[in-house]
Amino acid sequence: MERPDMDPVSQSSEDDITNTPDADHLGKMIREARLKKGWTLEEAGKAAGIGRSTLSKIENNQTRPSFDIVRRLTKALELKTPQLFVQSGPSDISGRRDVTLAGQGESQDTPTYSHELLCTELTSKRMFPYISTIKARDVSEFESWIRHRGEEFMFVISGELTFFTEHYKPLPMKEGDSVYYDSGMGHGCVSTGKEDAKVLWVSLE
Amino acid sequence: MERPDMDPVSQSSEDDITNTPDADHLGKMIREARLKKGWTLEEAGKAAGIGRSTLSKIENNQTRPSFDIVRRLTKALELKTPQLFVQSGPSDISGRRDVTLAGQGESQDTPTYSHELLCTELTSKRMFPYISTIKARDVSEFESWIRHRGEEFMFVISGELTFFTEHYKPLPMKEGDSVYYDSGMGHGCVSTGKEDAKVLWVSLE
DNA sequence: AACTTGTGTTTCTTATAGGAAACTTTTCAC
DNA sequence: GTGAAAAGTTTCCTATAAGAAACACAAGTT
Repeated sequence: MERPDMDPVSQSSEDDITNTPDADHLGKMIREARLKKGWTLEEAGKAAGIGRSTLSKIENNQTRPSFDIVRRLTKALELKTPQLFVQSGPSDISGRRDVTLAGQGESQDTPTYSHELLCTELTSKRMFPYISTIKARDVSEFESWIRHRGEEFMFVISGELTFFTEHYKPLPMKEGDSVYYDSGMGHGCVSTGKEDAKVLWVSLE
Repeated sequence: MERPDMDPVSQSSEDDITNTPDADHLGKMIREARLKKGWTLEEAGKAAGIGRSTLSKIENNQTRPSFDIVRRLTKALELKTPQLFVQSGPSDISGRRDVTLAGQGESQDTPTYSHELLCTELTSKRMFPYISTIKARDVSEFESWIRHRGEEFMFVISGELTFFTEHYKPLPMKEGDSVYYDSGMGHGCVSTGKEDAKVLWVSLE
């Protein structure tokens, strides 16, 4: 972690839990996001529904904004929420990598899918990649919707399949196609080719 | 007694963000997480460094906690931060999906790679999937390290390549292999086969 | 130069978050 | 049942967040 400027500019506050190493993280991120959008304090404030003075103070870490305010800002500025919470801790992947060779992942089977979990040694990672072989061959074998909080990306490695999600029409997919979706919607696959369909999933809660 | 002060007193704007349907989402989640841990208000408060009265009010949505307080709670209760931010709204992936057919992604080229960005219509997504064709064929063509905050997953679709990361030995990879790594470490690829190497990357900031 | 416009910062005031303690409810003992 | 201890809620007070307006400081414009 880099600490470019920890200046006495910030008021002579004392102890306080908020003075964590990355206490000025939030303001920096928000300013960065705002500038990236090319917005002024006025514009960003309006987009988020807050005053420009408030925003100025937040960006300069002169105030401890409420959660609501931060939420509005993250929405307006479309910034990634998890990183707002990052606090250097033990469960970090800093400087690490984890390799899984073809076919060497951790097996995990269900009636409808045969999963191979990838890169499972790195337990602190936030995304969960796995390769699945779709066993279901027709809709009758299709069990109930899968549904879990988060978002998911799917890429078809080989074969042909139909991808179902609530609120949408069935989606025929073939090698090289991909889809990104809210995994809170019910979803599932059925193989429609002669051979097994293989897909790569990356899941994020 | 519920929602004592959620009256139309609030500002004129139609899309007042605080008046979302899930305004009491936060309190519910926190209480749920606390009970899951089997903690009392006292215990949870102590773990997070806040008073039990404050926590009580937060759980009952009688207050709008500061971002700091929420951050401490998420840490103490180990709850997933993104879901605290979920709000039904336009820039949310709730109930959405985005398909990209093979070869139909958005092209983006660099001297060393040819990228095809996937599922770019869904701007609010948190993971960024793309397929890359590695142009570099020997180490001399290899430019400087790529390095960006976050984590990354890579899956070899076809071809052979060597994957480099700081602090590690070069990693020969072939079809079906995958690697997950801290993308803050310098990293990069060189194609080592006769044909172009194709990989799928999923990046998360 | 003075005037304007646009951007960010600093007062100043009011509403309210957050903690201590008082109060209420639940749980469990006997 | 009664009493005691524990868990949760509400009250009260102080510290402070958030917005309005004043202020500062540019970069044009005439």
